[in-house]
Amino acid sequence: MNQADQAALFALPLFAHLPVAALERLADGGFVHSEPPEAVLFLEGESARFLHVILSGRVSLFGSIGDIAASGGLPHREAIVEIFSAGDVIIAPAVLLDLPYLMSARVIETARIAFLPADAIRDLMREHADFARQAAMMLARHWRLLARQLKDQKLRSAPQRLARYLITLANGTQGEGQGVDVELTLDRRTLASWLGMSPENLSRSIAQLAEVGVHFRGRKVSIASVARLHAYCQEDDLR
Amino acid sequence: MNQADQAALFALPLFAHLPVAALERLADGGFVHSEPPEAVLFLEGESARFLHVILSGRVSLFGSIGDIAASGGLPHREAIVEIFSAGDVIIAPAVLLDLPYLMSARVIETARIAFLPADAIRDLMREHADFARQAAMMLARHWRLLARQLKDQKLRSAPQRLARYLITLANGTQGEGQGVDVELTLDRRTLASWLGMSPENLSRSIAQLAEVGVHFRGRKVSIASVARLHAYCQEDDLR
DNA sequence: CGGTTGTTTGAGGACGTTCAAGTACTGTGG
DNA sequence: CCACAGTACTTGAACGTCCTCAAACAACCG
Repeated sequence: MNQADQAALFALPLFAHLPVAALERLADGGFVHSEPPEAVLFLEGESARFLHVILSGRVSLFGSIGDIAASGGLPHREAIVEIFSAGDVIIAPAVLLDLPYLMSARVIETARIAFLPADAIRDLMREHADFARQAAMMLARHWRLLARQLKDQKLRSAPQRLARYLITLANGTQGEGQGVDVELTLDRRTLASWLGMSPENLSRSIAQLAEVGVHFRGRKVSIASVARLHAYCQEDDLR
Repeated sequence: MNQADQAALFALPLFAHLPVAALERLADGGFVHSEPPEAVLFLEGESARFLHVILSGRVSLFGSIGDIAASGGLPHREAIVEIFSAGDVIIAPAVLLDLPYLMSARVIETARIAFLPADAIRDLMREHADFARQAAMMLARHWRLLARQLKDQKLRSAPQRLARYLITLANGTQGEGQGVDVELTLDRRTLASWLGMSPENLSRSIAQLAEVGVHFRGRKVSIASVARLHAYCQEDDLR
């Protein structure tokens, strides 16, 4: 593990307050690897051998149904459950609980990833209170990500879910009450899967949002009024 | 807070290893209250003033859309996201992060609930390493609950989701490879909402499952073969 | 330029919801 | 014990949403 990678890794809140000795041990046990798009980090059902930390790039977490490997039979389908990027840790729960992964992970944008041995992480939990605290905070944040998504999934329509996604994008921008321009960072297939709809239906949802003043030109999206979007999807405005 | 309540509360893994002094302080600051069905513990958007611990009974976590209070306008809808019962802690994330609730909570079966002040809990996180560890483990388990549900929601049909629910019920029973009888502990409305479908559609899903050897008589369900259910919903068998 | 891939559009169908009516189950008071 | 009301659940029909399949475009790359 080189200097730059170590520095990036240990600057994360999760590791920031650990004593140097612990960090060195972690760096020795782990390694960093660059992974191209489509690379699969692990498949659901596998046991969690590493904690994966994304130093750059993006990784999708997806569930699948049917036969994962080719072969014949059932019509393999998959759905993206979450997308993580630089600074995020992928599926700490499986590592902490020492249980098999519930989902698979695939790189969607060339990623530099730190592989930290699972047992070293569990040791850290035991030995360093601050690590445990940071882990709890991180898990709490991740829980909220899923909770919000589940709520959307259960009670909002496809165009409304798209609108919600745009709102979160717009929140990142310097918000003025009125119009905002944002840029999609995902291709449509991926976005559709994440939002829980087919690519075709995403297209139609995009068309639909023209009615509330949202216009797509390639990856650029111009939102006439974020407030209007809020109203459209009955947004509760909770971060 | 009486003796019995304290004993039950502090027997939970989350509190089990705390020093007596800390427990006493917690007991002093908090209180226990019995809540009837339909009682609302909190609404989404409110700030998290207490950590709620269920000593008995059951509580549903639900998201809502439209106008919560009556008034006119949009057609208020809600969906149950998770159901917690004795021994569970409700929405630790909002408490730990000191952020508003993303969802509301409502008692579905008369519940005895401990209200522990949020700031006392955050103090515990800071001061007691073991509490932080246990909290992290609990959050990890809760994350997996939501992750599994989200996956189901995105890629399984209504009858398949019902089948998955029956499988988890059957897991609780002494499993033999073959037939199992389980008992529903929820009324259909509630179950339907949790599974993300209308009550009518739950009825039809129930009818559908007869084809794979599942028969409902009131709250009793007889499952001819759990293996058959697994195959039906393309279950991956991950706990 | 042709091939490849990604996105859009259209038609048809499956799944799920809604609304309305019917049936079963519960408890209550006569 | 039965009639009754009230509730919960089921059933049916119509509708809407979303998916699938197929084809048409568009954009990109050799």
